[in-house]
Amino acid sequence: MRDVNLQEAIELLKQEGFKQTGKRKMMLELFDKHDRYMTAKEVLEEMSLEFKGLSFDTIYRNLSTFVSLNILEETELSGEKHFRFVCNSGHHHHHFICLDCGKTRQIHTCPMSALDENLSGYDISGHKFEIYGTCPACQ
Amino acid sequence: MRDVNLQEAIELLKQEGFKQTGKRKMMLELFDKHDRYMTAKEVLEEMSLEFKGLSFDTIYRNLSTFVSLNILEETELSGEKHFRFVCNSGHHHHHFICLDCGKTRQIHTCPMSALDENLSGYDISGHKFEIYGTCPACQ
DNA sequence: TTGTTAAAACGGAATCATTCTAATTTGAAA
DNA sequence: TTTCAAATTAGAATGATTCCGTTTTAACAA
Repeated sequence: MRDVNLQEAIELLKQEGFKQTGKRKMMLELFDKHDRYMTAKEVLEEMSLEFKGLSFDTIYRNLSTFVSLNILEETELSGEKHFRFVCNSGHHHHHFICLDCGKTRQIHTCPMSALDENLSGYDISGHKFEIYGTCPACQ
Repeated sequence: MRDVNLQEAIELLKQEGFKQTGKRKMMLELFDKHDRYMTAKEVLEEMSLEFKGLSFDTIYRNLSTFVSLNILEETELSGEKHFRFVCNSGHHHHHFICLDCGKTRQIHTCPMSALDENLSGYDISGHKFEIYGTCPACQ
């Protein structure tokens, strides 16, 4: 399941005319392996083991490329951007996010579908529903 | 309605042993007057008209004091903290937030109450539900 | 009213995440 | 291989936020 994502992501890069570099490959493998929200710093630290002298700029540039290609999704937790592989479950959903380890659990209830409010006149561009706490493994 | 909040806030400060300063008073009046989410920078700019040489430290310290006293509530929009008077409607609710002007509209539907998921084993510490877009006045 | 004291405010430096810049390296197509 | 745009680099710049040592001031008591 997750392998599909990794392979698809690498394919997508090629399709869209982006170069395949060892760094990009390792970044994607990292996200695939960990399957949780990670910060740029965490990514840099783990990648630095293999690539000495890796620049923050490279990390951020690639993260943002991946987000624009819909390979990664992004959320902001306590002032820091966090990234994870987009879930490939095929339908819109939300997340419980463990504030300790960054792992998530899908929430299939979307509040927008059952919204009992009259918002005519309001131009809605997005919404965010996240549940925070500690996952069973971290307790 | 809003006056109640302002008065209550000033009372609360006194009750909790905080000093009443002209700056704190003006900050609270600002939030009361604008009734929308504002950044520290916006607050500083408007306060600087009256208090020359006002320090960012003062703004942030007071904002954080107000949040801890539950006078202000805080959310993060595009990497910046935003603050507004807590709504005194007396019940838990969420917000539509206008990304242009920061004004909000209450959303009374809370996704947590109708959550159709089994999260036993998960320790839930909070949740966030916000709808973003443009309010009628800003279109 | 005045003196005392701890809280508040000040200015400026420090920090932290993130982005930019200009120069260098490299993947991939011809 | 050669070529060239894309990717990467180091380090500077930015922007928000916090920290620090010093000075000012609100509140309370004498």
